[in-house]
Amino acid sequence: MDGFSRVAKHTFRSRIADTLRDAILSGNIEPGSQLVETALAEQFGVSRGPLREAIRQLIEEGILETVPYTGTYVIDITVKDVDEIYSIRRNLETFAFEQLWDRRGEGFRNELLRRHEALTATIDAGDDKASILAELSFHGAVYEATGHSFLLRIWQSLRGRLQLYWAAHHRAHGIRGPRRDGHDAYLRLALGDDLAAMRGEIESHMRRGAEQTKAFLDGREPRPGRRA
Amino acid sequence: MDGFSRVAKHTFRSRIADTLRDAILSGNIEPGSQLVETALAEQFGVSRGPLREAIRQLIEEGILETVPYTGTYVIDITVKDVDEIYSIRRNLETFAFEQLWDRRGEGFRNELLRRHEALTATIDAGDDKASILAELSFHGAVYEATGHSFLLRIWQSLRGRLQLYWAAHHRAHGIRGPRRDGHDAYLRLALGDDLAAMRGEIESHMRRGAEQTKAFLDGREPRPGRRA
DNA sequence: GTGTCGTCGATTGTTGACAATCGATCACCA
DNA sequence: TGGTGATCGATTGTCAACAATCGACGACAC
Repeated sequence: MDGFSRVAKHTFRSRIADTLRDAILSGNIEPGSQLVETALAEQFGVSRGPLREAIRQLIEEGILETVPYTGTYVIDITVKDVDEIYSIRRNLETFAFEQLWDRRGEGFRNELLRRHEALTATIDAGDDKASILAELSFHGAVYEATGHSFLLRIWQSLRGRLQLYWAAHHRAHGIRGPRRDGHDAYLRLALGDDLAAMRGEIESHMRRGAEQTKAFLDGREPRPGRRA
Repeated sequence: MDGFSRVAKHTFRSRIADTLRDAILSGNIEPGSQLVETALAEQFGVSRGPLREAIRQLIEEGILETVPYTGTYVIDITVKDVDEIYSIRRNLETFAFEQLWDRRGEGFRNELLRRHEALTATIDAGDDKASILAELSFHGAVYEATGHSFLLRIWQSLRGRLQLYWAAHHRAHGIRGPRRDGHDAYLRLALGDDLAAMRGEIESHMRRGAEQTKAFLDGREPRPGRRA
């Protein structure tokens, strides 16, 4: 009697949180913009109660912030954040491979290959939004394979930020950065036998990513913003 | 016109979240036990609205979990969690020192010394509860000094877990593990010039910590619990 | 002009009542 | 005896109204 995933409990809160998160991370709601509860509640067709709980959840996830009695805002993107995200990501992804290295099996190999194919497919199809998700899914396979639930938890929060940055980048420039062969070396080394080389690849991979993202941020004119 | 911290906005939610978190992490509320909203709301003298939002926040912090329409429970402690926490903590604390190493200044040195003295003072005084917080504060100084806000954020979530474990350990055995000189080598190396030695110290420090905590967990009889 | 104070609309914070769901219990029946 | 379904208390989920607070605007005094 296995193979059945539990039926999804549907509470308004959880669905609202998912929908809102998706709208923010995909860039449909602009970073820095304000959310007003009454308007959102009406849009979703629910009262403010569950909506507020969903908002509270997203605040804790780090993609919203609120000032009491004043307003709730989508977080904005800063260069410092990008630096931090990539630096810690390099560290964590290296850690993930160290944990994983001697336990990589057929399952891991197949899953990584599968997701890499999915990634190149979205790039070939020119579907930029899908390619963002596919790239995150590709890297996510590594974290999932470790079986390390805390590591996975941390990755998921970083993942949100990355999605936000890349979506903003894409919205601004219309094109995505990664080339079709951007993960070939990564994939080959991840399935190979040279951990030190894999470490090096992660390092350069992250440096490239950080540079690209920061170049985009430096280039854009500072938005009016509500901050001093 | 500096030196004034912003006046604390007092919303019920934030105060409830703080109080509840403290009660859970310090062990006043037993791991695994159920929280019922109506009872808590009455205790705090507020309605269920703000209380639910506080709970939502603590769920997102990972110290509560909820099953829709059924109940809200304090997370329980497992051996796997301990292993994961210490393994990732070793990694992060090493990362913190790498980030920090060449930028350590007088401020860092003084702060670390200060907190180390505070730690030994609580141990000398036999104040076990305070020594738990002091030890967390001592290690926290390293993360704070990096100026890396994401790293700090992650540390704070790990910190909560550690506090929970140590408090449970203390409640069960009445005594705390760490000896008075448990951090002498750590402190000396953290202020020294040998990063490789510091790495080694972190490694053995974490191994000791994990062993102690796991020994406690293995030793306790499995509690009835609501899980299969 | 310049600074101060009060007013007002907008927004979030809080409340108490009501609805939906879950899990245990128990009667019932094959 | 085993299992099936109904009932019920407990708990969380949701709602709509009300309260508190903030920030902007403008009148007013100097």
